[in-house]
Amino acid sequence: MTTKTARAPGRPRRFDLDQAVATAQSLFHARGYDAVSVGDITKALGINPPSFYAAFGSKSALYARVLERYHRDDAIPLDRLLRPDRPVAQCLAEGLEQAARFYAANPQAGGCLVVEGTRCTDRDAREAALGYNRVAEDAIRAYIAQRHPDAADRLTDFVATTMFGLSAKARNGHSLDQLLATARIAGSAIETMLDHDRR
Amino acid sequence: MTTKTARAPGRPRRFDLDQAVATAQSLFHARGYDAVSVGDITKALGINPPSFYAAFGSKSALYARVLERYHRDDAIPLDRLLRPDRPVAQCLAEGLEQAARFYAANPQAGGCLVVEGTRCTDRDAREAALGYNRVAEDAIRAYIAQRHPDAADRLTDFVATTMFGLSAKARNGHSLDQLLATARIAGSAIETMLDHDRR
DNA sequence: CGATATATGTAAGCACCGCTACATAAATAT
DNA sequence: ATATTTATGTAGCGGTGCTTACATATATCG
Repeated sequence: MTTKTARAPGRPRRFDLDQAVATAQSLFHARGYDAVSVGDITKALGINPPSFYAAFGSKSALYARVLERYHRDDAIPLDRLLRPDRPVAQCLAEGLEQAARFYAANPQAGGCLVVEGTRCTDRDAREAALGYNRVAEDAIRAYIAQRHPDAADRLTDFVATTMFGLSAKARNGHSLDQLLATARIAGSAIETMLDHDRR
Repeated sequence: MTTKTARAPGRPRRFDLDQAVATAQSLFHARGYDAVSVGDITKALGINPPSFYAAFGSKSALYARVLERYHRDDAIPLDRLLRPDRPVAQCLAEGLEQAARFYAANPQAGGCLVVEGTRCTDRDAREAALGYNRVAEDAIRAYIAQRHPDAADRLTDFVATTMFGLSAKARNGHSLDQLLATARIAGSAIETMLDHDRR
């Protein structure tokens, strides 16, 4: 009757996969991809290298799973922030403030996992992070373009650049108050810019 | 008559010190501190490791000399940009535009050497870069405080955060036009902010 | 039971990292 | 010439990086 076997054959894994990804996520978020070695991860999980490679394949493959999990569970919910029923400038400004809160939320984490990932040394990991970053920026651009098509490109660049700056400064020790103040100044620039053709 | 000997005793060095620092600077600027190995540098200079260590002591010590050279010859001349005879907002905005031009000037270099250096893995190198960054931010803060003391802190944070974002985006492929447009939006925010108490 | 499948632990491979010991070459000083 | 000083070239050290070969343990399937 049970088409899906209760348990697959073979020796059972001694650690939880999802929890391992979560642990790796916190490590990568705190120190960055380059600074976390496979040895750091296996030590944190209490496993040996073969178990790691049997489960994930490679360091960058695990990182891809971490990015996926981060995007799914922990990233800023752009789709909820960028609301069609509110002024574009207001939503973008609020998005920047949310980013500030977010980057400062976990003191031992450094900025945005995706943003920071785009600057690592490993090519595969970097391009994986760049992919998620591109998706986010495309969403912002499409949102702006619906009502301010002429401003979409340069406003998206401004927002993205500000987020990169916020993430970097969060990592370099800026406090929540400092990040929030910066986000608000940037937000005021957006409002000013879109004030000319308010809609 | 010649108190200074024409040449010091000992076997002459087969490479030029300053030129070696310049070569290392371009490597570090293009790839970042972590991604450039001592082997990369010795290969680029056509020398062997012992010559490198006899001349510079260590990788991070060479990096300190590179930062010094960058600060002296190639960095943005803050002291000339932040003029007492012009509006503060205008000078800061122009400074951001100069940063944009600067970061996109060398296509194969990535952003600001100092800014990017503050994010590297090596502790000595990172703190050396942080030192130069702090000097620059202190100069900006002091300049603003002369005429807008209440805005100095948060405006400095905003400018610095924007510069970090510009540097990161330059490294991730933004064009000069994109960086300039972003810098101008940020500049407009500064003007708006200081417009309330123009002096 | 035996066959099969999966995960594990031990141990190591291989490349590269920053760095250095050591003998030698090439200049000046006396 | 000899002593002294400095730089060089060869070769390698100890460490760490990511990754894997191999035998073994532990589960389900027939």
